[in-house]
Amino acid sequence: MALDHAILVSLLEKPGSGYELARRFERSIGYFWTATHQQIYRVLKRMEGDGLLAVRDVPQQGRPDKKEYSVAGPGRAALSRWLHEPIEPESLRHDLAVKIRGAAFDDPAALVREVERHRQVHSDRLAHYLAGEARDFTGPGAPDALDTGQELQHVVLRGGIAYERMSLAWLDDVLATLHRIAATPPPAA
Amino acid sequence: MALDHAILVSLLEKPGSGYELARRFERSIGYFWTATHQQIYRVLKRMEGDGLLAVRDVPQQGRPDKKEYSVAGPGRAALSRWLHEPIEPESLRHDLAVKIRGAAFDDPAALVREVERHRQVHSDRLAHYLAGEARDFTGPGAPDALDTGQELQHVVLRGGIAYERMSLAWLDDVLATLHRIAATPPPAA
DNA sequence: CTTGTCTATGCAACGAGTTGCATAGCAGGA
DNA sequence: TCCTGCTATGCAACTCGTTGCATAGACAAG
Repeated sequence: MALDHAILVSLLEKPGSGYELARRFERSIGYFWTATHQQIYRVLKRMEGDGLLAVRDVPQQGRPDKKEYSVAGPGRAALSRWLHEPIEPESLRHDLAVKIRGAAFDDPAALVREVERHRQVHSDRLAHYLAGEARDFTGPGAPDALDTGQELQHVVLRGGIAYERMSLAWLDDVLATLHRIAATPPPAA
Repeated sequence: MALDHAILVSLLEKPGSGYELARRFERSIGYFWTATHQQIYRVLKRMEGDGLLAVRDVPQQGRPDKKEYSVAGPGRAALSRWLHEPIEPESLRHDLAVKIRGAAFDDPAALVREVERHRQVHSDRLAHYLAGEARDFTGPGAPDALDTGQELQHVVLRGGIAYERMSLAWLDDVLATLHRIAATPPPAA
């Protein structure tokens, strides 16, 4: 149920509607947690029913009204409780690694394009992260002194940057390996 | 449904029972895909029903009989089909990152122990990977020339090693950031 | 004036993954 | 002897997450 907690954190950083949350999950939060709008609406409704969130109807001009959610006292308490209990280190689900090992039973060369495509995605993400870092933390317009929240957001962002850099280097390694395999004539067994 | 494909790859590398697969998912395969034995048994049954797998009853002495699964022709074809379709780059689910951002609304210092615990887990995993690499690929007893399957297994393992190294470096960064925050007196606002 | 896009919310059905429990033979130690 | 632990398989219930679909107002382009 970590989606609950991700929503609590996001709403503490800034209250917002389900729609707005869904967009945040495509952006900053989405870099370490994903969720679709259906999931978000369902969870918001449940958490509101449980008294963890407060709602406020916000009429808007030029667009549909929205429900702005914010964290209520019990929500903050629930988050605090979660922060103090240990969690399991993440377990990966890496489809591409399965494919690479599977390629031994098919044509490894056919994987090159796929790996290159993934490389491009990681390269784009890295550029996006670096732009965000320059804008909010290290660039000319960024604040001189960061508060605790900003420090923590920055270190999480640095994690994303490190992850993308590591991914790029590894995918290059994978490509080199695939090329080496293609260049090596199969042993005349 | 990538669990299906992970199972196909694992059974192509070596046929085995559900129990054995479950143990592999705690070991090598488990480094990039996790599954419990219930999930595995259920999927094995379904795939056998679909004709993707063949079963063979193997009586054993001193322990219960087992069902040894192996990949049938249609299973191999299904894997090949999957290998040729593009997949989405993974989306992360990183609980710890949520916690770190959430700590801004609680006590950041309380997170130090948790982060240290995670650091230990990654450190252990790294040692385990490096031991496996030395045993199978780079150590004295390892084969001089690797075949395609071994090359691909090695590059996936190198990915795991790179991931753990990156994680350790980032967790050190997180710890340094937490200490810096604790040392900085809050601004007298 | 119709079509498409953006904001904004939601239902229903399905599939994937987790948790708890059950069974059963064999081995080894208290 | 009883209890624990390992191999080996499985059911049932539940939660989490995904996919497809629906609604509805405002605005811009054709």
